[in-house]
Amino acid sequence: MLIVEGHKHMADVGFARFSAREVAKRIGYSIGTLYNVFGTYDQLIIAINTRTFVLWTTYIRNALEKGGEDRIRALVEGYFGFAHTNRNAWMAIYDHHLPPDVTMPPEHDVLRGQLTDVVVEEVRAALPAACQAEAPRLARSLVATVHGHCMFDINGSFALMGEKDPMALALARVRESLSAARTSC
Amino acid sequence: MLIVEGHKHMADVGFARFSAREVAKRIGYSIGTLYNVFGTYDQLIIAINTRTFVLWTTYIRNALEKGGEDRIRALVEGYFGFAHTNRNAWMAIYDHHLPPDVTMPPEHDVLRGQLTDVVVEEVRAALPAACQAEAPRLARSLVATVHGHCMFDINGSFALMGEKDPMALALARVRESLSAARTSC
DNA sequence: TTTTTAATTGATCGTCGATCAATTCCCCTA
DNA sequence: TAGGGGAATTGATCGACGATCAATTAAAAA
Repeated sequence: MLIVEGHKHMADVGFARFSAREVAKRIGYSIGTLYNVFGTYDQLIIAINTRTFVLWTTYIRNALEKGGEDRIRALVEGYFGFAHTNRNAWMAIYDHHLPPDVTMPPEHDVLRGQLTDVVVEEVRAALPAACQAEAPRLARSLVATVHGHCMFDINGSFALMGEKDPMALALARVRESLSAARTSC
Repeated sequence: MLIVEGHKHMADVGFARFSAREVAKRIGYSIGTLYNVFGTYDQLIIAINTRTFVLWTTYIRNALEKGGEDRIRALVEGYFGFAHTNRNAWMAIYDHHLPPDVTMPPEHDVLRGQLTDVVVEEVRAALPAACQAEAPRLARSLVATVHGHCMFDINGSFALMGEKDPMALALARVRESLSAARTSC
């Protein structure tokens, strides 16, 4: 499969050194065939990154299943764990930017959105019935919070600042916000 | 100045379309001279991104100065404000990754670290005397929190999820964490 | 002026994304 | 079985990129 091999190549060399030609060579096709299938370089990257999202969602669902009763911790550990285990592929999600005139195919948005859906559900479960309505917005905010910590962890910013346990920081922030949400509604 | 013109080119076209050749052409030098000065493409990007950090720090210091008494709000607004006003240059900071065998020159680290120093100082001022020691670590965490929100704002993730005021979310998270820190020490 | 050093140039290389006329493959019909 | 036609595949070709370096020009020292 083109996407599977493309994903492997991304995992091997990272976004900056990724090339469509090399993917074609690895799978034994010509560069022309690859462009007939995907149309543009951007569409190939989109397909690879959507695959990363799907694998990530599976990874996190698995972490939730086997993570014991502290599901918020499992969620954060799943976020960080996947990023660490799949540095290059994970980074490529955020390294790639669509040109302003190109839009993401809706089916990719749907697949990628499932990761957020998982988080919304867990945040909902962590909140009392009275503030369920706030769950989606709070969940988005907590994903952003964890993402910021994970990004600084992966790109070395935290190491540069002498921070040794970025995930603990992220988890602490998430717990604070959840507990603040519980008392304020 | 090579760096100033390079910075403008980055602001104009963004990281993906940036080219050293175009910078040389814009400044009226040959591509060879540019490579004699910077050695590699990576070093040129580093210089441009460090300039972005310096401009960013100045921008935030200015926001603090003219932001009234709510200095935490001024800090967050400064973070988001610069990113919005300088999308391409700001994004380039996080789009660029050094190859594993290349290290950042220390003088660049120092200049870039000043942004964090400003935040640490403000967090310290927002905490009671008893927990000043926690200020640096909490400040790093809050920068990561705001960064996550700002990144999702800039790259469209928040818009895709229907979020209309990412900065308000970030500010709410920061206030929660500061108030939690105040009561726990 | 002459000599030495420094700065600047741009042709050249290999690789990239992208294109498309030419070719190959495969299935259907007579 | 022969052959016709649509679909899939190819790779040479293009312009642009990062990078190199022998040749050239400019500046400083003698």
